[in-house]
Amino acid sequence: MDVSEQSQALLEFFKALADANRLKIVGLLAREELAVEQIAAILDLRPSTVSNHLSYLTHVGLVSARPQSYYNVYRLELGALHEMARSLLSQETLQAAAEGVDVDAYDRKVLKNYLGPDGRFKQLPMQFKKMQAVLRYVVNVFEVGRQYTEKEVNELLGQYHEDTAQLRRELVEQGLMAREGGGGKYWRI
Amino acid sequence: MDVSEQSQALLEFFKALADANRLKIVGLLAREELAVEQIAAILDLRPSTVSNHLSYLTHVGLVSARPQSYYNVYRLELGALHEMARSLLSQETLQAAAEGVDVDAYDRKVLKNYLGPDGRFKQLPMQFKKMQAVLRYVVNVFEVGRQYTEKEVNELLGQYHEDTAQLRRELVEQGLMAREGGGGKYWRI
DNA sequence: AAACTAATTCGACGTTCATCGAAATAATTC
DNA sequence: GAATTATTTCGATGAACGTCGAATTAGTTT
Repeated sequence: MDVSEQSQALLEFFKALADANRLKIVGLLAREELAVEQIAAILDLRPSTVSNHLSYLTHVGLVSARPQSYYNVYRLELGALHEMARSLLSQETLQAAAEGVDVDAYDRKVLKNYLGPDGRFKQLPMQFKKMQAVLRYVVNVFEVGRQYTEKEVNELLGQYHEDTAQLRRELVEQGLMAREGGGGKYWRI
Repeated sequence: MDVSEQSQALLEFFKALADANRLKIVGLLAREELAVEQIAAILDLRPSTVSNHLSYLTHVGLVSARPQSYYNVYRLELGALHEMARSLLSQETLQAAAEGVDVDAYDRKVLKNYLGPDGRFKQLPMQFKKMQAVLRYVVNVFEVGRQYTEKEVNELLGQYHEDTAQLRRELVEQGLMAREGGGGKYWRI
């Protein structure tokens, strides 16, 4: 299944259970199979309303219908429910919900405010989260897998702001770059 | 927690995740902590909208806020999420959603149609599900833990309908009563 | 064949709710 | 202290959705 399809299925699953009466229907079907008419009587709803709810739940795959004589008997699909619950326990499922969104939108907004037309920062932001956006931007001047002397680092950072020392220090603090213990060698993570 | 409170909490949990943008927020927070402004930029929403969503998610216990400098950083409460997912795997949780509903409403509706003013059935229903309602009603003339001869069974069932043989046979078929292998002893389950 | 029962579909109504802008609150920076 | 930044609250608006009644379809009983 595609990632966008997966997040779409997750959303529709929650929407299917986000109504009081639909949730009651699922609870009733967890006890025994029931026909539309029976559910309507129990919940004091019109059959057409219950039919709509069951149609929704069927579309999501939570219930299924079995024709018996001239009416339909609905049953709960426990497998689909458990599979959904289990996928909620995995980290990737939730992150997939945020797939396709523009995660760099905030960084761009910050850079637009602080970056001058000459490509230099007028001043470095005070706020932690904004400074992070700046650092994620300037770290791109360094290639991965290559070592730099402190002098080289300062020269490259100098095109962005005069306070190269602060930039260098925070890059290391944020874990975007690393420094060899005693010597002056830097490299990008 | 009370049963009705539990089903209420379950419903609000689903409603909290039944919105596309709220689901995306949860997905984003599954990757890293974020402030309101950042989420608003990423999802292209106004900060007030995001604040409302986060207020909802906080109320349900899915996220929590940590004040930093003069803004709030929100983080996902993985524990609450996993606890909810795990409870979905248990049978009792869903049945609790249908607690407090009138499960006998359909049976009463059927009995009202078939039961005469003298307490006897004018005729026995053809439909399976309606016959079940009748059987669940007539089985109450028998005490649990006591044995009856076939003659006693027929006399007790006779007050409801003349066709005691059918009633007796279906009571056993539906598992509401049991019969000793060779002899003529019956008892209620 | 006619009457009956169950379920679904469709259109309409009313409520809920997501979204926004404006105002208010609070904390920080210059 | 004044201006800035981030967040929250509140009222309004528009869209989404649950509910119902009427009409339709399908299957059953007599």
